[in-house]
Amino acid sequence: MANLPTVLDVGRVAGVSRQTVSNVLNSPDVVRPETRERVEAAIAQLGYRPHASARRLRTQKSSTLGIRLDPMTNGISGSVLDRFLHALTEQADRRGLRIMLFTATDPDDEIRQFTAMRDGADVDAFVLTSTFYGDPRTEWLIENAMPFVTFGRPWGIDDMNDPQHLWVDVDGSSGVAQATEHLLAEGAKRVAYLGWPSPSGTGDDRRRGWRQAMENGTSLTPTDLDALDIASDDGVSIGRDAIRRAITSGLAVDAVVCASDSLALGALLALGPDVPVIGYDNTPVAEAIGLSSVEQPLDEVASGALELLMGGSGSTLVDRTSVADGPRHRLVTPRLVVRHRTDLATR
Amino acid sequence: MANLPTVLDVGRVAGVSRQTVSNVLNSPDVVRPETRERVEAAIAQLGYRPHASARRLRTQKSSTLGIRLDPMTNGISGSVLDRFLHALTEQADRRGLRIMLFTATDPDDEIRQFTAMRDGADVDAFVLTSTFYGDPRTEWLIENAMPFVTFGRPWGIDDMNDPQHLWVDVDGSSGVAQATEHLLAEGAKRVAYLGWPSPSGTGDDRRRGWRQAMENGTSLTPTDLDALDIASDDGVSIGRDAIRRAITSGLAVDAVVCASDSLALGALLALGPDVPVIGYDNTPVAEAIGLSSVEQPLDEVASGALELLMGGSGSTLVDRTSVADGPRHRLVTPRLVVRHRTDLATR
DNA sequence: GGTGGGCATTTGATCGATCAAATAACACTT
DNA sequence: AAGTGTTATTTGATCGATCAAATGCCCACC
Repeated sequence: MANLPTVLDVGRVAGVSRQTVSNVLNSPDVVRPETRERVEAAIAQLGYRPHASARRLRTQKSSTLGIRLDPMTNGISGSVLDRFLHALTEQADRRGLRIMLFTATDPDDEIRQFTAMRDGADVDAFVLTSTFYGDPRTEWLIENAMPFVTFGRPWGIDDMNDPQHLWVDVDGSSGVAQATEHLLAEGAKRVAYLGWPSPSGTGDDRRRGWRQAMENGTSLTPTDLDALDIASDDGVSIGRDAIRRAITSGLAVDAVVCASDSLALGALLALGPDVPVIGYDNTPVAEAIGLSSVEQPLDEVASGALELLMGGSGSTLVDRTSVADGPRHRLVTPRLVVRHRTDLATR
Repeated sequence: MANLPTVLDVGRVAGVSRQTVSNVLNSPDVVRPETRERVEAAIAQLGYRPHASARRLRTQKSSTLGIRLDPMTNGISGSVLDRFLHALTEQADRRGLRIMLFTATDPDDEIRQFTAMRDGADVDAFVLTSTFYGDPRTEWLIENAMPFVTFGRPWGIDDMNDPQHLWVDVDGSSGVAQATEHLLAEGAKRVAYLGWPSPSGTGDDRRRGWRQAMENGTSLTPTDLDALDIASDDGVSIGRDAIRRAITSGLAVDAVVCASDSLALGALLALGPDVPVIGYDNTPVAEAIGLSSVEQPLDEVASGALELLMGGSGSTLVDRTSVADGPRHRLVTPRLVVRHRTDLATR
């Protein structure tokens, strides 16, 4: 294997020193234009690529983000995180960043991984998904002053206004409201909501969207709305059964908005082809069976996360310790994908 | 931020030199046991973690594998690669390896990424997915003597016996044969195959499994089998239409085995609840709607890939330039997941 | 004409680890 | 008692880059 060229080799060819080559790459503005061109020509000629590890050793930065990949995504909705990962990788690539994966068996193990990766200068920052209220990981990262951003709000009280950390999230409330309004516009009166039992940060947020849309768009009483608010854990058959129980006990339903595509599929099974149902996440399942669903703009989430960490462009971390250092969070708006369910449910 | 301990600090505490500490970590057998224990205690006491970048700079190895993540997986079956990625990350973690992601717009771009990552000592080897016949990537990697393993056979002639490179694959022929035999055992006589048009390495392999099982288990003539062999590109509606055309033109079908869950869903739509259908990949969709499907053992694929690269255990590459250096490929057997489709198709 | 300031570039030191060669410690011959 | 091996440990050099400080150069200014 032929020896790879180093800054020294490039410098020799261009007739300058190591450091000037380094400057051309890292602070081009301090190098005289004609020198810079000469160096750039030498770089191209030799096919020089900086040695990432050497650079990391010296700078203690890695241009790499760490993200945990769960051992196994649970069924139908797990694909959201995978799609986020794709989007994140793509957006990161655009900035010259890399994504490094790791797994962990439990939060403590994950924290061990954090230290190992940071100490080894493997990663500059972490991206966390599936955060929850009182998440020990975020607490630990804050205490140890490690940069990170989460996909998902911290659901603590008033963290919206003065968040402890950077986060990006999707406005689930808006998405479900859009879905509800769409159904109302199509003539439905009694739109039910099938979602996860409270308390659940994400779930309660989505429920709120439905409730507000119903309050604004119908004249149903709070009691009516309570009855139309159906709770079920996630899953196709468990969702189907929840709807069946509600119907059996006399509830009249024109349409259903759901907190996930799994639940939506369950609702479809329970209600048949004539009752419109809208899901959430726009998973491949929804696409395959022609189910309307709320699509999360994961590209925006990914680019938002990177902007919070790295600023408008570039691949080095931005200091956001002070409140004045810029925005500390971002809420993106999902959009409703309307489909015509001519297939499965009509036979 | 407190300065992280280095080998020198550990050595000071343990009363030994840098190099001895290094030896304890890398070649424990050359250190006297009592010294080793002393050093290990010091490591634990200081919470020392080796600096990955420094090690890489010196050794020119990274303990990291690179894998390309496609910008967007196409629909229903894309999840197979995602699940493989999860399995790979998990297995790699077990060996102290990391996975680094990257994207590429086209094969040339991907090759540029290969060089960049190798030159920067970012990765030791690559894992390739979705390889195809005459893939320029594999050719380039072979020419440039870069270590890699593919998930997927090279489908060239006779590469089975003397493969140019390391590969792991799933025996699709066996999986489809299992599915076919299952349907025959349940009483079906005329089992059709709905798969991708030839030539397609993966697709033809799966078709072969069906054909052999039918030849062994039925007395249908080659002409009958040709008629039951239905070709369609991947997709729900396109698969449904292909089946409908076949039925309309007078084909009698007892059951269908498909090359993917997408096609299987299409077959379900065309044939209704009474005709058994078996899919392939065991995607979340299959699980959600209660569709029998062939499950690929992605854990085995992942661990097989690592074994080929790294040997039985450990995290350094094994030299496999010579034929005598051990196995150069692995074929794992999938298994059929039988489900009862009581839901969607029965209403 | 000497002094000082700004700019472009170079030189010495360093990041944290491992490799290769040198040394120390100890047993075994002859 | 000197010589030869063997094993355990230490020291000097190095990987490829960047940081910090030094150098050289040109020009303006009093």
